[in-house]
Amino acid sequence: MINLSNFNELVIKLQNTSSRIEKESLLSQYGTDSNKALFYWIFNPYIVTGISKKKSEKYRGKINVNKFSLFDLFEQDTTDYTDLTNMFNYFKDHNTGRDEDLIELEKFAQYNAPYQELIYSIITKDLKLGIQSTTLNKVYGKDFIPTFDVMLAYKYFDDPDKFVPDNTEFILTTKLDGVRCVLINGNEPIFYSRQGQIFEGLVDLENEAKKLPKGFVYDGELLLNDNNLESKDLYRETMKVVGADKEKHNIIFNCFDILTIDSFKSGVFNCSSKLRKQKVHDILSSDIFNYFKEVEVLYDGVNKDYITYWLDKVTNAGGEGVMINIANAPYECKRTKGLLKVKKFNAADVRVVEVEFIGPDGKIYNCDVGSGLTLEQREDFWAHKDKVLNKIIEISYFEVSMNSSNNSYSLRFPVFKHIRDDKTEISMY
DNA sequence: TCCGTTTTGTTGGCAACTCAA
DNA sequence: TTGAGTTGCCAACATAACGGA
Repeated sequence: MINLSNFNELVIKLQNTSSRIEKESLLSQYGTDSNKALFYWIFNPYIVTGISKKKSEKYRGKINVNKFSLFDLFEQDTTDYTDLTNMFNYFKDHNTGRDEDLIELEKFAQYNAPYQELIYSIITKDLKLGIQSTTLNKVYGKDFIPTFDVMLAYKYFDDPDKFVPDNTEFILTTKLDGVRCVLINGNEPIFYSRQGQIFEGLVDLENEAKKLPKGFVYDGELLLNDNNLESKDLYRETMKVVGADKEKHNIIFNCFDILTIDSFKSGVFNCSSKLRKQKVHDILSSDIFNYFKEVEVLYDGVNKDYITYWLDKVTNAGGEGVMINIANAPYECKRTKGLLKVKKFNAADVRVVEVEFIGPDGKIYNCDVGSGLTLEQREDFWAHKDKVLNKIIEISYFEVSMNSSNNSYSLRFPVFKHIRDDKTEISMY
């Protein structure tokens, strides 16, 4: 039986300290089966409820659950709403956010007074404790909350000399703007997203994976096989096909890394990226593959001039940028200095109305900008809106995007840089 | 004190889903 | 039947702060 009172006590203590060490100590101290069951439910990314902030407010406190229990008699509803195990079981099978599910949630909340607030944050999974699965797994064991970790890159331009010191051998490849995909080729090939969601229906790739050596994890990028589309359209079309719940055809798996299944599960593969790239080449240079392609090496050496050279060349050809693999670095299932991304960002001077900018068709569009602000700026701008309203600000953005449902333009990854007191007109670079 | 790690915040686009017109 | 609204997941851009080195 779940003990909400004890869990609530722990929640309050966790929220009242910012010390990581103290949080870990509290987790050990309160590590009952009941508390662990609640943590498992809240932090397991594979458990979804279909209920988030907006929907959770729809019936909250607006119905009398006692009235419902009368109706429920006709259906012989003997659910014990004070037992949260029943709530977990209910939402396992009813996770699409229908009105009747919201009413069911309200029953669990009301029957568990005074912990309505807690019940709602458990279901919407937005309990802010200053801990996440990393901390929980540190305390309760590394497999407590299932996670799926792939190698991620740092940004080269954040500190070029630190990331790539002189005389360091590195390998350059193009950075593809598609959908990250990890193939675990055990007895059956299974394709995973970056978050560990399974991609179903990649039929061509599933068939061809049978020709690949088993026992390996193949890391790559899915991209639609279409030479006519420019980069950002190719990205959008790929997202459409990969995201749809049906058979997917004409998708290429662009492979850039390989490691053993065991090492992927343990989190590190102690084999240099140079050898791994060689292994990918050995397997995929054969012409028996139509849907698996090797991401080709552009440069391998120590001359850093080639980084900007290839960045310009790839970008001018419509590509997203380049990736740097430090040649002797292992594969690590986390963000690592052994892998760096190099890409260009654009700049625009925009007016704060909201934020308006000039689209490719010469018309003016709006987009929101919420990243790049410090806490101080957030408070300052909120308190003194005249400091930003109708002013021109410089933002950086990756590319102009287009929403196919209403043919309007927006900006991908808009980030606030600073206010431009010297300008009164908007412009794009 | 520096910096690596962890946590929490923000953006746009699309598909799937629910509900009301 | 259609369109509006919500959620989850894809792509990522960030800041704040703890605590070990």
